[in-house]
Amino acid sequence: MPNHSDRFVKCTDCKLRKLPIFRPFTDGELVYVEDFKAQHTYVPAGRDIVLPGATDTQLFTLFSGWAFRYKIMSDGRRQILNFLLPGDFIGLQSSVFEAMDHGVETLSDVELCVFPRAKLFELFQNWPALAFDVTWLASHEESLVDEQLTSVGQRSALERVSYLLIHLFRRKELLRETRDKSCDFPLTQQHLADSLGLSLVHANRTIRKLVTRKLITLARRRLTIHDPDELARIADYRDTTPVVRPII
Amino acid sequence: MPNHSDRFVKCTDCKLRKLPIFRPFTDGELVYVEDFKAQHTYVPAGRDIVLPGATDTQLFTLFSGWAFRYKIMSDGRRQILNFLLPGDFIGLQSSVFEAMDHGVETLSDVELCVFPRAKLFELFQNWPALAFDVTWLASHEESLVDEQLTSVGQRSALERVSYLLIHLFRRKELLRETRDKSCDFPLTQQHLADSLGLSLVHANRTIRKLVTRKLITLARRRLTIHDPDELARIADYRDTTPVVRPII
DNA sequence: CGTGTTCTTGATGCCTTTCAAAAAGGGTGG
DNA sequence: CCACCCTTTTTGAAAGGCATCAAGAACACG
Repeated sequence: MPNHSDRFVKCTDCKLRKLPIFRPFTDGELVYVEDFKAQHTYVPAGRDIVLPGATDTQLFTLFSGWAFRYKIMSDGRRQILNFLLPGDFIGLQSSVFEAMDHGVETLSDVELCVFPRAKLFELFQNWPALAFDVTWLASHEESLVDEQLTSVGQRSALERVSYLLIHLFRRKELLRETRDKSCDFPLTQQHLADSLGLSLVHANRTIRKLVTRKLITLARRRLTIHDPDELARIADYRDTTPVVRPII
Repeated sequence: MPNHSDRFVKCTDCKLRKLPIFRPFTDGELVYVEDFKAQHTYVPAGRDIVLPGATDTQLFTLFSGWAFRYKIMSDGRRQILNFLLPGDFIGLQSSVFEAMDHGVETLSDVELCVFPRAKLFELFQNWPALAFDVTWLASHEESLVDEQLTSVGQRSALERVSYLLIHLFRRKELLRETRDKSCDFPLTQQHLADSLGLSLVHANRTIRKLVTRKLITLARRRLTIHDPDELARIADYRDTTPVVRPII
């Protein structure tokens, strides 16, 4: 749960927004979003930000760190729906359903911008451009799930793992959170397995295969991609021209 | 492609909106949406409404019939992302990406309400409640894909087929498009297979198993569910209280 | 009634899961 | 700094679910 003792980061000072992937906001928009933002909190790794079935949850923008959305079946099987990185918006579905039908858990220590859900409609009334951004984010997140569904439905284990790794790495690149060919990578193999619809054992064997082929290194919470082209080829991953995106 | 010769259906006369699952619109909203609506067109079964990679596509509300969203991999593998039924909104992702990263194809003859994409932002400016509805629809569609991803990632073939059939049937019920325990069902087994991430042969064997157990009948474009409870039990399908939803 | 599509079924093989257990890594307290 | 414990990774062996190949049957349509 949010820790209220952290210091507030003003949107006007936000370093994330300075990245070229995020669309520049007007001064008016910045001031409004800053007012919309109720808190800036810290949550340690391995905590639920949103519990499945929770009602009346708040809205968040992930400011730093990793998290993931997931669903749990009644017998305990878990499907990780997608991974969240800085700039991603969290909790929209709580505005659609009374109870969240999925959970959100942190993978690393994270910082969150917290917004009161009750004021979301006010944003729609006063700032149509921001409202459009919210829709954009919802639609974009859906397209990520579309991709993941295609992966799990159509790709082999080797293709799936390759796809996920290159995909996450490219996202980290856009955030300038890679060094050389490597980046921080807090997922365990269980997370990979639950995301890819594979057993833990087979996920491990598949990763091992990529390591043996010298395409990647994966150890001590760090992913290195030695041959991104070959990985992309295996995965049928198409590099798309990065789209300038909004951030709330 | 749209056939312009059909007669326009006014939103104020729309019979879909009379269903209790759709939220009632104010007179002002109705008039505005009717103005937003450029055409009412008919498209026969088996046609692409939106081609993958298309730019500058229009927006649609499916007024009658069945359609589906899909992705194609470079070697031809197809993943069906979700099925579209009356009231579903089509084409939002074209507002997010310059080129559509998925296609939309009709399964039956359909009627479409056509909206010019260029006027979407105007809607956001003038009608925040409708803008919120658009976001709602995007978010809701994502939750459907979430469910499908969970199915493909975690459920066995028997569970997946059961889940999809009961899910589609429940949606048809809300639209009052079922009679007794059966409804129109234009999907071929290839569609089911491509949606579920199964081979055609295995999809067939699995369906056969459900038929043999007398849980369903599936023939001549018609699905009958004889034992919805048992089907839901197999699928770990939880009946949710239907949410009142918007329709643009 | 002919032809193309869709559905069925059999046979075979392998990709992936499951079961089991050891090895390696990380964190904590003495 | 090391012993200890829990988590995570790795590997082996065996079983099984699902894919692939192939071909006949049923169905839909003009």
